[in-house]
Amino acid sequence: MTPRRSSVADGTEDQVFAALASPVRRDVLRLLREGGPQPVQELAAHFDMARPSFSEHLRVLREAGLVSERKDGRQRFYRLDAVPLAEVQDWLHPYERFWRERMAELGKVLDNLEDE
Amino acid sequence: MTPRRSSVADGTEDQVFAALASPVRRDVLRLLREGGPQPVQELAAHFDMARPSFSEHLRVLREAGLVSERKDGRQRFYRLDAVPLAEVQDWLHPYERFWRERMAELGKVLDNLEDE
DNA sequence: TTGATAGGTAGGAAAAAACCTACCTATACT
DNA sequence: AGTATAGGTAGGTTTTTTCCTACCTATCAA
Repeated sequence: MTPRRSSVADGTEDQVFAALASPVRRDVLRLLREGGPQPVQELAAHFDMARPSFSEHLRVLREAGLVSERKDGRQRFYRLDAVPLAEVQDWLHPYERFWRERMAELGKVLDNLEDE
Repeated sequence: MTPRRSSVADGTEDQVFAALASPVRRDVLRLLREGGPQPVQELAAHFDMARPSFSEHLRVLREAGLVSERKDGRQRFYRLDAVPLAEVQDWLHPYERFWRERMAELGKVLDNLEDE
């Protein structure tokens, strides 16, 4: 069975793309991907920024459906929710033949240069 | 031969993601993909916006390396430059296994529900 | 119960993005 | 030459985003 896209709490396409526009937020996603679920303090330690500002970034990611939180004692563990990124890949797909064509051309030009 | 990424006039990763954050700009890319190279007026006709505002969107796309222009008489034809989108796909790639795992789980749950 | 820690919300300043009108330049048409 | 068209830049306003300090709530530990 193929699971359906845009299930329960996913953000809109707009929210997902907007969330990815910030390098801080892309970094948070990477940290979660590389380090697994982590409490806020551990994530925040990587950024030179006041805590409430960081909370705001987490909110944007949450509302885009890209992360979710689980309370554990007084900590909140955030984890990656990658499903909305599949939507980005879907968006990307119809462009793929264009960049492939282009890169093939470039490759040919460069190969010819190397022959000389 | 495999062509190298990040060739000559591509924008930075930041510029590409920021360019994609606007629905207007994503729409422009779609129009260029579907309709091929087009003069500004033909593109602009799809948006309810003053011309200079639209020019600004084109500038952002240009500086991200996502479109390029060619002068022809007094018109400027814009065309899609999809290569920076390959960079987005590269960025996306390490997340793929996460969304696949997750969608597989979801699929299983849904299949079980249907059995009842 | 008192104090410390985790992490959020409230409210506001500063910076950036998105939009506008007015204007400029280049090409084309008569 | 004179006028129209395509599309850009200049400069300014409005809106959104990003960041801050101050404060609140919940949990843990003494």
